[in-house]
Amino acid sequence: MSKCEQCIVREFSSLKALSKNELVHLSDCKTSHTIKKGEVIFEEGENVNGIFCIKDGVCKLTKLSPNGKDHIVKLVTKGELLGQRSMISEEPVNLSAVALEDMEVCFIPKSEVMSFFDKNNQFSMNVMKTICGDLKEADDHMVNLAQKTVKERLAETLLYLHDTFGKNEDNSLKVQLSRDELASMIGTATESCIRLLSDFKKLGLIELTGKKILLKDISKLKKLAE
Amino acid sequence: MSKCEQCIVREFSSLKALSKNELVHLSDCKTSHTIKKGEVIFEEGENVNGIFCIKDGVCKLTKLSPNGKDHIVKLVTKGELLGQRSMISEEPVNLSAVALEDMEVCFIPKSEVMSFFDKNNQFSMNVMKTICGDLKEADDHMVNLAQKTVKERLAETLLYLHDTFGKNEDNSLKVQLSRDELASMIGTATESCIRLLSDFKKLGLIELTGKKILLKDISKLKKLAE
DNA sequence: TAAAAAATATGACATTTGTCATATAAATGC
DNA sequence: GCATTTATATGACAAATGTCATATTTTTTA
Repeated sequence: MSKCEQCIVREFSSLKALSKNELVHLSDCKTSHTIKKGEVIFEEGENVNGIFCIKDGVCKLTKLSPNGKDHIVKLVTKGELLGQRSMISEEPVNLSAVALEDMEVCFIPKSEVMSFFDKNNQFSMNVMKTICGDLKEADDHMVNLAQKTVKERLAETLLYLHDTFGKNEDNSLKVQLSRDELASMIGTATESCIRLLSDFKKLGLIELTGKKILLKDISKLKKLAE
Repeated sequence: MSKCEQCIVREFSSLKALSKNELVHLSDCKTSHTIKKGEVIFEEGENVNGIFCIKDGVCKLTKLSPNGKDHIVKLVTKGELLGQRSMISEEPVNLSAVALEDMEVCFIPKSEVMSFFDKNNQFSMNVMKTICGDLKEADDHMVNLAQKTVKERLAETLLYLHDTFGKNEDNSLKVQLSRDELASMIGTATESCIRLLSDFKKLGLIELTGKKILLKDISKLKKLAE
């Protein structure tokens, strides 16, 4: 079993507040998991009795809308924690988590997290700040969905993917979303998303090679996103 | 100066966890304010060094979108606290708060809140749960904005206003929003909002008397909202 | 590797929504 | 109480977006 003391990703999450002792203890409680691309980590409505720490890979958090379509609420990656909100609320998770690529995650049982919570003030403060950050992000996102056009949202989302997850050696976006997923992130029909991508391509803003998307004119995309 | 020990609204917020002693102390630190309809409590980007406790009245939390329009992110009412997120994040507030009716609010300085935070575990847990609840609500809202039509959102919003804030003796919605505000809540143009209200009226779902809105057929509205 | 399935792409068209113009009603200031 | 401003309402039209059909490409599976 791998040791949390030696795990680098903990430095990027609330767990960075844990002491050496706490980390040693954590190593014994946590379980490690490999998750293949497309596999479900947890599903909306499930009781997840703890949190996941993402060691490697990216996943999408989705919510089923009443009309039956999935909406991607957020992407979560290496170093982040999953399931904090529902653990604190003592409710089932309100979102599903699905791997977008092969992942390595560790599961930390609730009892363990709660004991850190009680004893380590810095840890609980970190968790709170993360959730507050998520809330602010959600507010921003909400306003964008309400006030921006689909074209603006697509441009913005492409830039977000570029800035947050970086690019491959060939300069294409590192996180590969299907057109369908991209559409469910910006809140539009798949066909509209495909059409706008074609438009962007014709305008020389991006390049499309199969599933790969390459941003060619970032400053023009920024103008488009307003 | 009014006494927090005798204030009933504290029972409805995280402050319910405070002890008698803490409440006595709070009474000395807090300041009471009367805010007239339309007045600004705080503005996006401002540094608010503490939180507001709403003793009476309702306000809107808005965010300016890049295109210059205000979007109403949330309505907040009697018993709720304002400004918790930004206090914890140690950031300026990301939303503006404007009174929708005459209000009574108390301001509690940050130092005071933080000392409760450190010493009273139940209080900090309450705050966390509130923020987690807000986050879940924001996720739901996001999916609605992304996936539902304007008509569905209007129906849903009318029902929300009805269920959350109740109605007057004449059965009209208690919270009176202008068409403009209603539109900026559901994320559409004012004209579209007005037009749909007219449609709803013609369908016998609602009644319009000046600014007043009266829900006549709640079950049909529910079907419309999906 | 061939066949089947799924994803991407595009056209044609309907529907929804936004914009601008203008009319009417209500609220506000003097 | 009247004039002025602001809010509500509606028509006409344009633009954005969704839906359905279908072709093409890519991926998966047997």
